[in-house]
Amino acid sequence: MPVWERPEPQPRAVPVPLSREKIAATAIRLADANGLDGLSLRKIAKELGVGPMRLYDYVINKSELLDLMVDVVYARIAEVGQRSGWRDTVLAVAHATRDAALDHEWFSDLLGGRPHLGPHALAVGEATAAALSAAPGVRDIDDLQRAVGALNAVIIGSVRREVTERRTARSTGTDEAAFQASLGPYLTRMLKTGRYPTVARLVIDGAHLNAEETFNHNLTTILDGITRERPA
Amino acid sequence: MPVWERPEPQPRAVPVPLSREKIAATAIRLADANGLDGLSLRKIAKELGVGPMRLYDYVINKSELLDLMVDVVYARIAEVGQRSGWRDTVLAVAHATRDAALDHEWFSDLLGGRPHLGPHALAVGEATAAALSAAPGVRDIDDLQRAVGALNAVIIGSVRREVTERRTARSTGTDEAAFQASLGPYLTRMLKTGRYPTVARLVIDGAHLNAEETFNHNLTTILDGITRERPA
DNA sequence: GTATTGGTGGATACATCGTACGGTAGGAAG
DNA sequence: CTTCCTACCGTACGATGTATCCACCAATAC
Repeated sequence: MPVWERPEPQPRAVPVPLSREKIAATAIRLADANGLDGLSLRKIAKELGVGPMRLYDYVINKSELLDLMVDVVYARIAEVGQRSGWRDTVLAVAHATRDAALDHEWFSDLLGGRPHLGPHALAVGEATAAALSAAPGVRDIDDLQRAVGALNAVIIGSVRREVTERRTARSTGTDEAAFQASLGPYLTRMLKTGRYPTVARLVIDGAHLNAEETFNHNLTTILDGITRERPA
Repeated sequence: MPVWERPEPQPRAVPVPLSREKIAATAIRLADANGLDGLSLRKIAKELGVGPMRLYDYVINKSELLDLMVDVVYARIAEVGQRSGWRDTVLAVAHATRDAALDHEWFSDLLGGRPHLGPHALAVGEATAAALSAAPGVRDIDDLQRAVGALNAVIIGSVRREVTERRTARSTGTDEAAFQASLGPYLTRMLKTGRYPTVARLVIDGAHLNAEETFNHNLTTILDGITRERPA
């Protein structure tokens, strides 16, 4: 039953040599261009020069197609392989995840929203878990489980946050003037009520921190937390 | 233009005394029952005994309605108010967010997926930012911005993760037998390939950690990281 | 060689969604 | 009383995911 190992059906004659890989690839391309909302089975089929129902010979559901797409991205993430130290490996996987999410923003919409159990997702999970199990402060399985959970939470949260910020920045226009024109009036008025002084300081005086540095900061913060010994 | 302060339109005669609050309330009730996918403007309208188009007198978009719903939830989160110490305040807000997401699972689908700029969302942001600005190790605005970002990332990631786990647990059935029947075969076979030894140990030997404790663990981990001094 | 049958691929059809649009009724003004 | 304008409301449209049905083709039986 599970998604990633259903047998590849063989087209009788070869009118269009379709495959799950090909379908997933064009779906990813369309999702990159138009977002998840702009993705539809009919558009994918049209892009492939096929009727919409042909896709159901290769894919049970739209959600199964999404699982397929997600695992293709994980395949790219898994390519980073193993580094010398546990920390370098964890950092490499985390950055690969972030890079993938920035290249495929729809990926961040799916991050944490469904269990990632595809073979490549499992490979990524294996790589990070194996690396973390070698970290100091991770003594038994419970420690490892907590460490994996904490790390994944930070990755998911940070990436989602960054992608959302990028989207609003793009929609409002990246320059300051356009921002002030769209969200500015409401937000400015809201902040001038004096009810949100700290938020106001953050918005007005806060420098625009570099996104990658912020991601690194979050990563090192939990990794340091994981590393530090805790009382049993 | 922004969502949360459009004037409340006044129905000419009072055929059905509709209001944005009432619409948001029934939308939340339906989303709690059927999830975000099961939520449609037509169902909301039918629930209110009104034609679908009436809702557009009070709401521009479906996405604006979602913003409204989100801010209603934030109103409940904001109720926790201020505690004695900065850490207690942060923990209270975080737990209130988690509780709200567990009560309204659709909320976690929207967490981090769009900017939360409603008045109550801003109030929550103000509360946490003000508390964090009093934390040791947070010296200037950049520190505060980093701290807020890291904390929010952990909250978003942890909550999303927990809700997703709860959903799959519910869909596969909560007991071990049903789990083995649905995901078990595939996952067991996958893990027996030997390609994912660490993940296998986690799944097989790993105890089911208490969800709230895990959340607390993640929180204390970043809070400790934020608190600890870093080299300038 | 012909008829039949089984299976497969594609097109049509359906329920549902968000939302645009045009008619209509009812109150205000002359 | 008539006329106009505004504000409400139902209908309609395009798009979606997916079930169903139909026609065609290949292989087999006679």
